Amino acid sequence: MKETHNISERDYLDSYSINNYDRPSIATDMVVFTIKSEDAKNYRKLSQKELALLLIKRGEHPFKNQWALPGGFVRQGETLEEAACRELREEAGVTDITLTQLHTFSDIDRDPRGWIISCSFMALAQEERFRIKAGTDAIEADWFYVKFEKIKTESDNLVQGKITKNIYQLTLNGTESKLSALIEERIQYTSKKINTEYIILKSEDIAFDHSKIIAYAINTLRKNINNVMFASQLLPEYFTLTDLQTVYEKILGKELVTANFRRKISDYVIETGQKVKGAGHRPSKLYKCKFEAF
Amino acid sequence: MKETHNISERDYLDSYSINNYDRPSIATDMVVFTIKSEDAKNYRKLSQKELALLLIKRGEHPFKNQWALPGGFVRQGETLEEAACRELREEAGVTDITLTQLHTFSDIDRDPRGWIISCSFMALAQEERFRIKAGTDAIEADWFYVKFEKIKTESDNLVQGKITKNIYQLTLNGTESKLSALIEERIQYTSKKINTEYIILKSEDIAFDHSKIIAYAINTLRKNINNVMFASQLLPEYFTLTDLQTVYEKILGKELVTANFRRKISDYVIETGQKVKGAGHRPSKLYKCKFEAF
DNA sequence: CCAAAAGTGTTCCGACTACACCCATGC
DNA sequence: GCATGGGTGTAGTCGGAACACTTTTGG
Repeated sequence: MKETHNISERDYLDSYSINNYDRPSIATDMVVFTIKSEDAKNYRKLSQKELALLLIKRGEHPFKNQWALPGGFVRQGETLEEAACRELREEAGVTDITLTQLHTFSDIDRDPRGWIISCSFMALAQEERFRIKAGTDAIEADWFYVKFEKIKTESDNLVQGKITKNIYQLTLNGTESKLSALIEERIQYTSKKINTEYIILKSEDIAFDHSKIIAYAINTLRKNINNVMFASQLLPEYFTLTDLQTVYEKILGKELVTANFRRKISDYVIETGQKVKGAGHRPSKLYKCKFEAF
Repeated sequence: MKETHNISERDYLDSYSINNYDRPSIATDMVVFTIKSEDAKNYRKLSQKELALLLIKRGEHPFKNQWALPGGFVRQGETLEEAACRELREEAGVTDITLTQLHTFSDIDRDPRGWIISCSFMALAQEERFRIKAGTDAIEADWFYVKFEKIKTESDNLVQGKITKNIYQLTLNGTESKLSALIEERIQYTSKKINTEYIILKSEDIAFDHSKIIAYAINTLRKNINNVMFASQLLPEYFTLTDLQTVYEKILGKELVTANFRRKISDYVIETGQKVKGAGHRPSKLYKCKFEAF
């Protein structure tokens, strides 16, 4: 019985042709975040740190000369995650990096070339490990400082529910260019259904629907940051607590109280015995993640 | 300048043929949850409620006669969300339901028919609104009671990190069949990378990689349940606080203290003035969601 | 000495916990 | 009256928030 079942299933599969159906192309797009440091002006001061993300200038149509997320088409024989890793390795020379699947975008008109669905990933990078192959032939890449602020909130109370509209201003500051976009987050509550959607109101020099993907990624990053392990992916193995706090502050976009922050994370980090030397102030201890705490 | 740029982009797109690249088929799979009620045996008792999910018995190869998540292929001209809605309407006659994108599964060998990527969704249904078209020709559908328990946890502390393995036992109890699976959740922490993956250790009579998708969905459901709006999607518009508490308990798989539960959610619900009548005990007030609180 | 940052202690408040207790109904 | 569930009050505990304070370094 089992045997005949298997045989007929094999027959079925032999005669099955996948080409009978319409199929889209599948791409991956990666939102790679890092915390970029700029040298301090004063021997006493710490280096300035900011949240940044990686964009690549398109050398080809469509959206030629505009900036886009790194990414590319998935090939037969690889998973989405493998494709994402490969693209990061090819376009930026990084391996061994935290990749998180975000969302799969499938709007009909998101790509002028046709039916292309994109699975987006978020990656957290330590800047030093990341070698951007800037200047190499077609590929021009740059880190863009991220500003993402809610500039307007509007709520309509309906009879059977509520609609909230949040407008976000996204500003990306690169070495030579400044990009910006306006994104609306529309949250709809009724007693039968909850629905959230993102709409691009304006997008300047950002290719495809990538401003939407970036907005989605930043909101996800903010939700996930309360995990120390997650935040520490943006730092070297050994880090100071001030650096860790800066990561939190830059991602959340607000200042935290040092004493409280330290108590909050104290269970998740462990002293290494080493200290930072040469700063014009009290040397800070270097910590690392306490893996056992997870 | 702008004009020539546009013209050449149009030329490019005219000559672009999407058929030059390998493409997978894209499917959607929906994990539809509900809270199923069974009539009480005693006039005093409340109805028994349990978390259940919807499965469909496959009438065709592959996995003929096994149970699978409802779903199907995405058609040209529709988004993933539209395809998911259409399938739910066609296979179960439901509209106006909360759909949440979960994860896109792309393992190479997940479908014996070939390269098929699946985008999974979670849907929350009120059982009464859901009409399963049981018995109609090829389609046989059933609600399966869900049990999902962590049966083993194992942590290895490595030099540079940690690996945690959680083994979950999934049991699905339908009207006539009982399905089960063993799923491993492997979480890997190192100072450079965090990685979580799900592995199917055993899957009995559950088609494709659907036991993995179900495990993923239940874990997501548990994480999201602390939002009252979210939980109330499983209940009618007007509900009692005990019903709401039951939803929480069935999803989290543990009992809650009534007094504390009520205080915790009190800001998010509002009295309607109505009461449940005819029960063999003190009648309970009916509440609804307080949309303004979100 | 002093600017800058590292790091600690103290108090307050709100949220969650556990547990004890009273209330309203149908039979 | 009694079984069953509906609903409330109280005291203890934990963690976060705000703020004031001490320590350590290089120049």
